[in-house]
Amino acid sequence: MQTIHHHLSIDHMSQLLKLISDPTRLTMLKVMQSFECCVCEFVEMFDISQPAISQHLKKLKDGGIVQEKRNGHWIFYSLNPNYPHAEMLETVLDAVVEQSGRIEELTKNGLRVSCN
Amino acid sequence: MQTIHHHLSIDHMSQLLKLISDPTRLTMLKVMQSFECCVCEFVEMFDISQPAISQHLKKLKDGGIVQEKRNGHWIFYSLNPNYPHAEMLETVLDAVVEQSGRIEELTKNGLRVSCN
DNA sequence: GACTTATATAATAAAACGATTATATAATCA
DNA sequence: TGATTATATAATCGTTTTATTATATAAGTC
Repeated sequence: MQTIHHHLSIDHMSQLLKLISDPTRLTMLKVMQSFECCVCEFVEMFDISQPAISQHLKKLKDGGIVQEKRNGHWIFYSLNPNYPHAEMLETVLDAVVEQSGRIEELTKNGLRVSCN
Repeated sequence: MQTIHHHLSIDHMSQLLKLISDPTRLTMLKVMQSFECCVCEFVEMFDISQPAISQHLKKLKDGGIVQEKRNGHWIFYSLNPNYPHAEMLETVLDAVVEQSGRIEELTKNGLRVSCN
């Protein structure tokens, strides 16, 4: 299967880079490279309020980078496999240090949400 | 020759992405992918003041992405070939639409500075 | 050595961004 | 159906970013 690369305008690329450059969002994305997460897990993971988490996730969703899926009370977020620039995103995320320790921490403290 | 990849912290990557995400700086970098440019050329190229241009170039230089070289009156900027994350930068720049039209425009208007 | 040209720096103002608090919505449970 | 839990939205505030204007520096020219 051949990957089709299409060029981005300066403004489009600029927007995309801004979107992933925030340290909280970048961490979220790196975590989601390995794990699907629900909002409350992100809330535990960072030292910011729940609305702040929601707003970051909204930006990522509006940018098409992540997708959401509801399961009962919980809404799970994961990388959108159909994101048009997934390859570039991957290059960036691959260059970032692993963040799976954050998930291990949650598991250790019994805060991981795994509904079936 | 083998490329050595080292992982960046979230904060380091975040800083780097912020640095290249500004549309003016991103355009400068794309142009410098093909051309060495002096400050006054950038001044002609954008609709912002000369000090604004200088400040953008300073940020790029402080971030280690570009290098400067004086030639008489002029100071020429180019991509720093020793930039540690040149490969990632290249991936990003390669995904951006060509900006060489901006240089052609300068040439057409006799504004290109080429001191031997 | 004074003048001009190219560039940098400093101070400041406007805009963009990310946080907070308060509140709304949506799903489940008793 | 009323209470609880998870998440989203709205309003607002402080910080950061990027622009502007004014001024300084540094190199070449007459």
